[in-house]
Amino acid sequence: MLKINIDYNLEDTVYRQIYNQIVEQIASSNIHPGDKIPSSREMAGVLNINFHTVNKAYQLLRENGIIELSKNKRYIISKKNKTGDAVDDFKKRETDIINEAMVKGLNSDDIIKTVKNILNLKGGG
Amino acid sequence: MLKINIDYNLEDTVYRQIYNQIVEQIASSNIHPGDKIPSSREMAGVLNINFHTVNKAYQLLRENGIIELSKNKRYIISKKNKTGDAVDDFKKRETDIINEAMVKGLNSDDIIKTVKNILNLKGGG
DNA sequence: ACACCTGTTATATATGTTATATAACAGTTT
DNA sequence: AAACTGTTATATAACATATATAACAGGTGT
Repeated sequence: MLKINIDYNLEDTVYRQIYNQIVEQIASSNIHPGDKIPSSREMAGVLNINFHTVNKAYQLLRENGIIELSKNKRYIISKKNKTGDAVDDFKKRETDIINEAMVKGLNSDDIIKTVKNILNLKGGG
Repeated sequence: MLKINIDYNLEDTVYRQIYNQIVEQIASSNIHPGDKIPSSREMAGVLNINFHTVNKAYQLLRENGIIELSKNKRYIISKKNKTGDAVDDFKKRETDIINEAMVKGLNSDDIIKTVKNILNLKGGG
């Protein structure tokens, strides 16, 4: 079941943590396209936060095509479909963090290895 | 010379754009370790923004060890030295954006290719 | 010595974001 | 009908962003 951990010590906002962790669980095949996610009120109750905060995470997931409304007013995980926007967005964000990593002393090998390591943990998990 | 473009249409804050673009120019060997960067007031004047906004970008660069104060009170680009924090930080941010890319339909090949592409543009530039 | 530059600190203000707290509404499920 | 869903609307408090001044210590160049 979809388990979210909120850490108020992190710099990330609460709705961003919810967003990233739902994405993570889809990426890890913990939840799958078509699956329902908890209602914003239910999730908020479990996490002991306001349902608007959960709502904001859900709205952002919806804007990015990661979840969608089913006919019975429940959010479900969308099917994957690689859009140009998704590719462009990835490239842009990737460029920024690779730049920073290299400026901090990591080399191409470090970066490739780290990326492959992250991918292997998913593929081989 | 260090050229920064501020785009108020982007979601990124102004000081984050300054931060990322300075990092980008170091990564691209447009500026090098030891080089001075413009004073916050000078940069602010050119960009027509408040010098505190530039200052915030500089403070963040300094906290991350990317620039440092020279003896004559000028910020200069730091030498690269790969710290454990830098590696951990890269891995954490990388994981989040790879997760999202895969959920949006990119596969391992797409990701590796994009990363190699970004690295080649720098190495082969 | 002087004016001028540097980064830093302090205050104040305006605007936007984040998170909470209620309330209400239309539609679905049971 | 009762209980649930997402959505919209208001209000509030705390924080982040960006601007506007002002002042200070220290380095630079004349």
